[in-house]
Amino acid sequence: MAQPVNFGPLAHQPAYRLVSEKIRHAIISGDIEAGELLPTETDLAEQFGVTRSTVREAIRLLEHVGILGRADRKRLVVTRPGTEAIGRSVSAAMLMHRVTFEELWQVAMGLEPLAGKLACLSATQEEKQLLADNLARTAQVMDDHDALLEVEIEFHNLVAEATHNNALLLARAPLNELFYPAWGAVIRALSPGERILVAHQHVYDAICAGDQEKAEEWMEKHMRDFRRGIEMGNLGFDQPVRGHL
Amino acid sequence: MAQPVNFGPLAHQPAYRLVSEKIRHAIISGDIEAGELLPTETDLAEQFGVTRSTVREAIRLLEHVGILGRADRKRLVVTRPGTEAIGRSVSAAMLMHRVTFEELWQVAMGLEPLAGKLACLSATQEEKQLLADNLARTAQVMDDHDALLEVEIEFHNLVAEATHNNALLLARAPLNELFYPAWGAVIRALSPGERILVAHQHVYDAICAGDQEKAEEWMEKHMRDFRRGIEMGNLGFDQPVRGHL
DNA sequence: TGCTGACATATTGTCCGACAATATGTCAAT
DNA sequence: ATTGACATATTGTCGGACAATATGTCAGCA
Repeated sequence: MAQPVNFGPLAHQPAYRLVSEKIRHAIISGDIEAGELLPTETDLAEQFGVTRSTVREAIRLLEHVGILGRADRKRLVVTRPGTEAIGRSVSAAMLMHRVTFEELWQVAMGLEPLAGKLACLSATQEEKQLLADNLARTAQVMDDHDALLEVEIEFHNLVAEATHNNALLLARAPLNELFYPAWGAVIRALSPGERILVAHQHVYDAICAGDQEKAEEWMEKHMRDFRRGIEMGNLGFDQPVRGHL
Repeated sequence: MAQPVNFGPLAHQPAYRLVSEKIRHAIISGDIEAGELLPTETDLAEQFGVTRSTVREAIRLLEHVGILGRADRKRLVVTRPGTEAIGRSVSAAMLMHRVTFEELWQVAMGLEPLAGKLACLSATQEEKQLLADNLARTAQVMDDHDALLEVEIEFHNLVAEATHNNALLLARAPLNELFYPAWGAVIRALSPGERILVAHQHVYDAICAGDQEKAEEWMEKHMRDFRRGIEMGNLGFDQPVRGHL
C-alpha cells in the first residue's frame, strides 16, 4: 500500500523575514563587522529586489535586539548588543513568565558567587581601584537610600566586569535589571548599609588577595542577606517580580 | 552670574519607536495578556494617529524578541518569549562578542549543577519518567553520534525544565544554543557515550532520591568531562565559539 | 589662506494609495 | 449537514511622494 503523501505545510516566509535573515546571517557570520555601516535602505532594496518599506521592516526586526543601531540617527551601523539591550529583552521575557523573586534569586546564587570567584583571577589593577573607589563612596552614602542602591548595583557590575567574561555579563544582565527595584525596597525597609559595606569589603579584599573561595563565600553570604531582607521586609519572596515600568 | 542655559539634545524619537514603546509597555505592564489578539494594523494606525507603515515597523520591532507572534499567520498575538527566541537573540549577542568556550563553560559551571540541584526539589513524577525514557534511549544510541547529541541535549533540557524555574530556563537558553555544535564535535572526536551515560545515570538517581549534593556534584563532573573533551580534541577551548549558522 | 554662507544632494522618517493573496463569514443549493 | 459561491477583512508588498536633516560643494570675502 502506497504511503499517503504528506506534503506538510509549506513554509512561506514573508519577504521582510527573508531579508532580515539574510542581513542577520551576514552579521553573525562575520561578513559584516561590528561598527561597519550598512548600505542605504534604497541600496538594500535594490540589492534584494524588494521595496524600501520591506527593507525597513526587516531592519526593525533586527534593531530591537541591538544588532543594528544608528551611528548619527542617520546611517545604520552594525552593533554588538550590550548588556542594556540584552537585559531589556530578556528581563521582559522573565516578567511575562511571571518569574518570582525566588527563581531569580536562585539563578543569582549561581552567577554572583561565580562572578566573585572569577574576578579573583582576572581583575586588573584599574578594576581593583574602581572597586576601592566604590567602597569609599559606599561608606559615605550609607544613609542615603537612593545613593546606596546606586553604589550597590555598581559594585556588583564592577565585579562582573572584572571577570572579563562576556558570557557571564550577558547572562546576568536581566537579573540586574529585575533586582534593581527589589533591592531598593530592601534598602528602604531595612537600611542595611552596614551589612552591605562589610560584605562588599570582604569580597574586595578577597579579589585583591586572589582568594577565590573567600570571594565566592562572601558573595554568597551577601546574596543570602538580600534574600533574608526580602523575606523580613515582607516583599513577597515567592511573588512574581514587578518590572520598574 | 546666571548659569548658562543648557538645553541638552532634545530626544526626538521616531514615531515607530514611540508606538513600539506604547505597545511594549501595555504588554509588560499586563494591560494585554499573553495570548490576546492585537487590534488590526489599520485599527492601531487609527488609534495612534499614524499610518499603517509606521505601525508595521513598530510591530516588527517587538516581533524578533518574541513578544509578538502570529496566531495563524494572519492576526497578531501577544506571546511569551520562549527559550528559542531568547536563546537566539542572546546567543547572537555572545557570538558578536567573540565569547570563548572557556567563558561559556564557566557560566555553564554556574548554571548546570544548579539546575541539577534544584531539580531534586521540584521534579514531578512525569518529569522523572521523561528522564528515565531519555536514559533508555541514550543507552540505545550510544554509537550513533548524531542521535547521541540529541539525547544529550535533551537530557540537560529536561533537567532544567524539572527545576520549574523560568529564570533559569531563560538564562541558560543561549548556552544550549552555543554548546550544541561543540558538544557534537566532542562526541564525534571521542565517542564518550559510556561516560555520558554514567554521568546522566548518576544525576538521574540523585534527582529521584532528592539528593541535591549528589546531583550537583555529578553535573559538575559531567561538565568537567565536557571541558576535557574540548581540550583533548583540540577544539579550541580558548577560542571564540562559532555559531551553527 | 581660511572661514562663511548659499546651494544642491543624499538619506531617513512618514504619509498616501493601491493591489494580490489568503482567511473568514454568509448564504443559497444540494 | 455538507458543499460551493461569493463578499469581506486582513496582511504582505508595491510604488511614489514629501519634509526634515545631515553632508558635500563651491563661490565670496576677510
